[in-house]
Amino acid sequence: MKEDLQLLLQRALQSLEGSLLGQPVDPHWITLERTRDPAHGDFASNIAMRLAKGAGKPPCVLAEAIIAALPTSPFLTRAEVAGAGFINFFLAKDLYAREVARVHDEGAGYGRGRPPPPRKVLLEFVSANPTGPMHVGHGRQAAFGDALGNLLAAAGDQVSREYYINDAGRQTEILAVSVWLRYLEVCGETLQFPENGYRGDYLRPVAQSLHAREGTTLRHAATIVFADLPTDAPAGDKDKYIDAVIARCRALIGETAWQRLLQTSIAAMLDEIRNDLDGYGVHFDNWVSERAFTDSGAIDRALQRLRERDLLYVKDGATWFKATQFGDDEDRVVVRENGVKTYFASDIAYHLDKRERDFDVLIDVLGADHHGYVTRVRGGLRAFGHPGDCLEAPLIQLVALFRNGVKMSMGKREANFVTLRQLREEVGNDACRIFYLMRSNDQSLDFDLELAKSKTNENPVFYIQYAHARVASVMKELAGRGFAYDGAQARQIMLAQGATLLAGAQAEAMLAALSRYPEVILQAAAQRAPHALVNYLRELATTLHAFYNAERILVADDALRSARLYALLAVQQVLRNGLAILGASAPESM
RNA sequence: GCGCCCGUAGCUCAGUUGGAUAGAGCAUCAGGCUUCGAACCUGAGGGUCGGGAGUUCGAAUCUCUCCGGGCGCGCCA
Repeated sequence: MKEDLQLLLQRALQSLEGSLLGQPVDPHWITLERTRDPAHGDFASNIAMRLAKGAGKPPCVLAEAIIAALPTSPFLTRAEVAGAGFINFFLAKDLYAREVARVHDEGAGYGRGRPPPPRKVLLEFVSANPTGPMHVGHGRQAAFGDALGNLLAAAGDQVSREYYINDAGRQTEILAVSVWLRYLEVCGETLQFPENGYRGDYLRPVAQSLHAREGTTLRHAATIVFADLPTDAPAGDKDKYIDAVIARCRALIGETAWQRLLQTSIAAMLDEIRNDLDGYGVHFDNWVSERAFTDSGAIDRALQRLRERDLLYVKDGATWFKATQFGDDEDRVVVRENGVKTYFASDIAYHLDKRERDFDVLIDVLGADHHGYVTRVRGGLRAFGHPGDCLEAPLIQLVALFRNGVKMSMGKREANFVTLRQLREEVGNDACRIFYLMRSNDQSLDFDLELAKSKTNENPVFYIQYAHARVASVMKELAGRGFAYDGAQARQIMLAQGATLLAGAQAEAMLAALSRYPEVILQAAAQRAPHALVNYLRELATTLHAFYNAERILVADDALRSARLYALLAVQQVLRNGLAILGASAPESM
């Protein structure tokens, strides 16, 4: 709808280029917005004001000239100058009726953009370390990433979702040793659990099955395990301590058993994460193992290429990347003094690999605490000649859970933290998803458990879903009252008489909101802002509820009834499409 | 100290290529169900857009500065 008008405006401006404006106008400059006030028409443009300075003419004069130059169109009833130089456009009501028919015609595909050629987007999100179950913070990242992926796809991009499994490195070793210690407990040993170990109860079942599989072959007396170790926190250094425990474990059980322990521990955690995501309705196209990636030699090759470009140097026994050449605060270590490559080294190679898989846009959905990392990774990409802005990193601010107004403490190493699974079981997937998405991602989120379960207007989940269910309910009522509904017939009625049958403030507001959907999709996608879609769906639901309260739907007049049902079903379709993008269900009844 | 995010109605928040009288929900107050779902609707009150300066026809939006809150600043990931 907007595109049609945009074209008219563009043609008018082209015809004035030679005379009044004196220069061509970049079509990108032509702004066209929905009006807030119906008195200002359907759309408004401030183009005359924007061109005034360059053309050396008053905005009003330009605006008049632009209006005069507009091609005649059956859909544009009039255009007028208003305010300081706005051009207000009044569209024929038929246009809205046509849009309703379009919603029906395109169904689930309504609102999908088709910009050629589609960009290839690699969307990486969650990528939670396989060291424990997903927590409520991951839940927000998962909801955001998944909805963003849907949004981008709806806007016409080609999206691939990827999960990077951090199955290499020290954290996984801490995981393995934590499992082993729990296993020793299962065997009957009593021990003091390290401060820096993963202490959650979720490792106990893993230890149980380890015991079931391996028997007591990995068992060693606690007195031997903990003999002659440095002091643990709080008196000592918890990092040094856990490293010593890891070394002791490897020495006692042997390298083969250690690798097996490592693998099974990671696999168990990964299973849990996959199950969580599956139950949450979040699916990935690709799971990339850091370990496999490392073993492929990709990191060494990337480092070698950096070395050839003279972007690495050795200092204090470590190898550094000249990140400062790419805007970072300081140079960064890629190979530690002990010869072990850093996580950053693998991330340089991984992001390079993403680009070499031909993705135009890389999106990393990150927790806000990783913001300092972005410049570094971008620097890595630039070192290989890729533009820095090909990497975007929407940051997801923290989530705080509240129960009865009291903030709940969290922390992954602590024994008790709220998992995503617990949250989903308590409030349900839909509420969970939409609650996570209703705030901007760079706003920290207070997740009120009671509110998410409540059935009030403050809970947008119910409000939007109720609108959808309400339409379904009317359709069910239809037959009971002896009425029939014929979609093809309703379509004809809408196209022929929709403008008059759906007159009235509430109906017009509803249809105006309905027709905005494709614009909302494009803008929300461009801004990477799923919350804008939540807000829109809430508005659309409001117009539906208002219409419903103002007008009786199941009236005796066949044409009127058909037109109203046809419009309601179109709104229902858009609600369904929008909810699908958010990853929430659209129930027929509640 | 440096970097990023945030500061808008009593509360939680929208408002992003600078636009017309700054919006929504909750809360408060006043109304609406013998007929399609009242988990709804209609109306009212409520604002130094953190403070100040600047850019310009025009600033919640852009720039600078100050204040307040959050998060980062590792040869961890």
